Amino acid sequence: MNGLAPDWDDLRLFAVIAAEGSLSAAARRLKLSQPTMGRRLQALEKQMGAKLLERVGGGPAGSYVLTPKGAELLPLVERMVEAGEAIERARPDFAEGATGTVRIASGHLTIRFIARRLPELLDTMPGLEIELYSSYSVANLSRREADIAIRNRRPEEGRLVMRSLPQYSYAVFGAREYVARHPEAASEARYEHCRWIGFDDTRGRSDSFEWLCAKIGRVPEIRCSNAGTILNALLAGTGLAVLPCFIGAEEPSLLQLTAPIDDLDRETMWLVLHEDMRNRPRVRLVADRIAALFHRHRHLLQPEGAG
Amino acid sequence: MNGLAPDWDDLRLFAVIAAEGSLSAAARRLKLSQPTMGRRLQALEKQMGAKLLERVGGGPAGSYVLTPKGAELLPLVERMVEAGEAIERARPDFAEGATGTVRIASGHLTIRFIARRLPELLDTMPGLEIELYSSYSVANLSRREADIAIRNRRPEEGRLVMRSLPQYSYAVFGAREYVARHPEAASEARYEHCRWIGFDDTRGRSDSFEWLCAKIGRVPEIRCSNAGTILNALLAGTGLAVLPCFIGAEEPSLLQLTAPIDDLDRETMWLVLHEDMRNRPRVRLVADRIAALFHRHRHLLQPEGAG
DNA sequence: TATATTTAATTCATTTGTGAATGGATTGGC
DNA sequence: GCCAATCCATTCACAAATGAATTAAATATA
Repeated sequence: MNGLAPDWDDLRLFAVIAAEGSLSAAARRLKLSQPTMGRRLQALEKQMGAKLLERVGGGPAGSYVLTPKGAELLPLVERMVEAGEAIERARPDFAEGATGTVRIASGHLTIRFIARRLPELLDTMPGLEIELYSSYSVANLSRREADIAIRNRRPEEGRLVMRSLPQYSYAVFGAREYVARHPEAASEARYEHCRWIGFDDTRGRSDSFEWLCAKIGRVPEIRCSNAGTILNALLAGTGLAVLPCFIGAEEPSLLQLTAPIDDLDRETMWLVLHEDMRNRPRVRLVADRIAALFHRHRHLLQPEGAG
Repeated sequence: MNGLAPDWDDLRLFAVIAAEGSLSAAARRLKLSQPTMGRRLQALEKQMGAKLLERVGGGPAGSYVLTPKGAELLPLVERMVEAGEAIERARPDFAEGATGTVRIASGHLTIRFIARRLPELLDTMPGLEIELYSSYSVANLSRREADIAIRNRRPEEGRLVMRSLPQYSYAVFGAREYVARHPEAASEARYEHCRWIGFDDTRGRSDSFEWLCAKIGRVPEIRCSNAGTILNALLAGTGLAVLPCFIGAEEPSLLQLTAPIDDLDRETMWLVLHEDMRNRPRVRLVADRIAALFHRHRHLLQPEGAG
């Protein structure tokens, strides 16, 4: 035949480079080196007889973009990627001496809540191992970056199944030490005179952030893109912040300064699984336990006083 | 995560080994060595954490069979295989300095007929290259073993499109030299007294073979599994044979000894393409030319005298 | 304008993977 | 029961692919 078929693994690299936009980023994701990415892309382009990705712009701002031929190829490769992801999801089923590891992903705050209750969770589950995972971006369950995700938005895309957890409300919190130094934190004057810490994600603002901005009539002085950082700033006595009640209640050094905020729509948490994982015994068991955990502690999520 | 993802290329090997039933056979098909097949299967099994293929029986009769885990994995891999085959079919589209090679597959006899008319076929088609391919087994168009196939059975499985070509009839042929030596070949006595050469495929018998057996009241003395071999035996003056008229008529040293055989249902030839190839300009052009070729020569396929 | 950062290309020593050859095992044909 | 054929595992010399390190280019920031 006319030349050999392209190496399947090179097709995989191509899809990742196309998605990441650079050889280096793709290399990081696949735990390979940048020269290897370049060479294997070249090899694939030679096999296909056409340039597939082209570098536009230079330096850090440049990126690899699909050529017309590359754009033609990508959807075909993506069918392989989907099939590969299905295998990746099924893989834990194959290991005979299965470790039984279940990986749970959620935001930086919620994962703390879970981490502190691991003994409760692992109780009477011998041989089970848990991995807690939280990252800046939402874990991709299709790619099996996690088995179970806890999210505060109902996901729409993908073959995901979900289960609703109790709603949770927000309140204003401050470090005891900060409140002692700033008595106005205890009164309505706090909105005008205290320093505020807010969540400022680059990807869309949250309701709690909007509420805070409206309430204080300005943008909070301290803005963090990582919710974990808000908590750290708060604990350090930097100012006040709006937190989910069940997060603030965790920290003995924090004071809840208001009742649960009524104006702010309570948010529902979701426990999300990939369809393919639903019937995996261990995953199902852990998911059940997590759901039970949140229901058992629903008084923390939605304390008295919230309308 | 729990170990690295399996190498996509190893998944491909797994599918081929499972299909072929042996490392050696798979190695031949993929143009790799047998040790490499063994090692990469091992590597995949290690990644998946389970034995996937197991050797049952020893020596040439043994074969690799799927374990339960392997049987579970195979359908997942086959989704990748299909995606990969689609890429393979699309590949000629990508080559910029496209050679424009079109590959035609058919049986050993028909391919001769086409080969002799290549000048007719290539006429006014500059830059086009043709590959003629005939093998013992039917070319797999999904796997792009060929772009165009000519078959005498209507294919059923796969995403194939087909076009009917003229029907063709059979007659009895013998080498002039043989007929000179054996005058009975010219009369009805031939069925009893001549030596006969027949087609004996291991995979199912053909109508013409059945007809011949009935007519001569025995199985032909010479049986070939390869139709090309029949022709060679016939040309060498070994005996008589039943051939498609248009094949026998090609050979000046052969004599057609009977009218086209009426009792034998005329067979239709089919020109078969994969759906994905239908709209590829060069393939379409060549397919049109081949169809035209057969229609132009339909008097050879179905000569006067056939009812 | 200078500096720090990010990126891709290149080079080179090392590791890894490959295939030819060999030997052992088993089957089928004679 | 022997011989030929086929298959797999193993060995080993060689080839190929990899990654660390370096260089060069381009951008954003100070």
